[in-house]
Amino acid sequence: MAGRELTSFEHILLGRICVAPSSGYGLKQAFAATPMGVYQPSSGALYPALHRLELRGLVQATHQATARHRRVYEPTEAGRAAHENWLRTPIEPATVPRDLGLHLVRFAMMEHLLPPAEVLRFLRDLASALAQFTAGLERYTATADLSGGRHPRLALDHGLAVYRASLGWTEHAIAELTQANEGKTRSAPA
Amino acid sequence: MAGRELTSFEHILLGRICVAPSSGYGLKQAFAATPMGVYQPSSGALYPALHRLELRGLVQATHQATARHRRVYEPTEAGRAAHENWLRTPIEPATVPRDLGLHLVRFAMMEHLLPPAEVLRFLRDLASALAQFTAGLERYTATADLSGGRHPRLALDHGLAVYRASLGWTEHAIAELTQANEGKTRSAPA
DNA sequence: ATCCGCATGTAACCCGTTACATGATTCT
DNA sequence: AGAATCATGTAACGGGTTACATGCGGAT
Repeated sequence: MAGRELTSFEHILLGRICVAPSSGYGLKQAFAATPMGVYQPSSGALYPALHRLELRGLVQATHQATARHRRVYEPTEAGRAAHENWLRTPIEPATVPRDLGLHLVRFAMMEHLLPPAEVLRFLRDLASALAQFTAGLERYTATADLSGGRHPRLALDHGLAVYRASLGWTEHAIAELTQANEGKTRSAPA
Repeated sequence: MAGRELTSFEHILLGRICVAPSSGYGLKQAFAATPMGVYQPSSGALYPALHRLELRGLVQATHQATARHRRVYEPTEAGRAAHENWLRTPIEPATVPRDLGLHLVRFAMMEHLLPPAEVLRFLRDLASALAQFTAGLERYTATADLSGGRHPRLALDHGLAVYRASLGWTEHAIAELTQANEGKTRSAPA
């Protein structure tokens, strides 16, 4: 059953379906409604991806009697397991800049599926990876650059500014979730 | 001669070749040396892309007698024109988040090829687009969200933090380049 | 009756990744 | 001589984009 790895896109679709059973069209709407349609999947990407998920037995369609032309997908047990597994995938420091958006999506989907401790570990790993990366950029500016005009150095500054902001957010998120978690355990202890 | 639009990757390769004639291998090295190899193109992407550029008459190979197995590409007139044209491509506010990295690459390549006034206009357009986008995010947080747990709102906060940092950088870059430009015109007037 | 939005699907095309193949040059 | 690096290339595969096709359902 398990062929190659799932695409990021497939993982995201599976995640959405785990949050709430959806039709292909519903998923498309969800993407469009998301903070400004940064990515609007085409039908040619969406429907084949759903079929692939179905073929692997990760989701199943429940054609309901009403609404004839409508395939609503819900996750199977294997699907939920695969999704949680994906949420737990460790962060690769080397590819953090490339995968940052993906990690944020994962973070958004972790709520209610992963225990607070794991979410915090994820955020700490993310912070560590971002810190490593910014340190690398700083080292690079210190050593190689200098000559070669203003623009390259400015572009580098942009990277630094952005990843520092990301790192700052991570620390803020850790603080907020830690506090929320403490409040919860104190007010509703076992 | 002009088929479909060039790929971003092709545009970047063409740009590098316009900066300095390079072989495929040299371009690969350049990507690897760039602030941590965020993107390392594979041979299967690189060489075909160079051939496509050659087919369009945007670059030409100069096999030099020394170094037998080495194709060094240099831009043609049409190639330089296409590259400058790409640098001048207006920024689409709607796709700024997706294309931000690309815009930064363009900015880095503009030096010495576009007059300071145009570079400043580009940065102002970028600032405007980023401001629009952040405003959209703020509007979104104000209206729709609220319920639905902490994580989605935190993820939104991340976007805001990052794009605000980007916007801040843009303003800083405008200031620095404006000042540099004034200094230059004052010390070396026509 | 017709148009528009819902809803799913398919086919051509293109490009990038992975993996492999090949030969020349330099180092030990 | 053998190994590592330089340097270019190709084939299979997979997936996304564009564009098109189709049919149902409600609105005017």
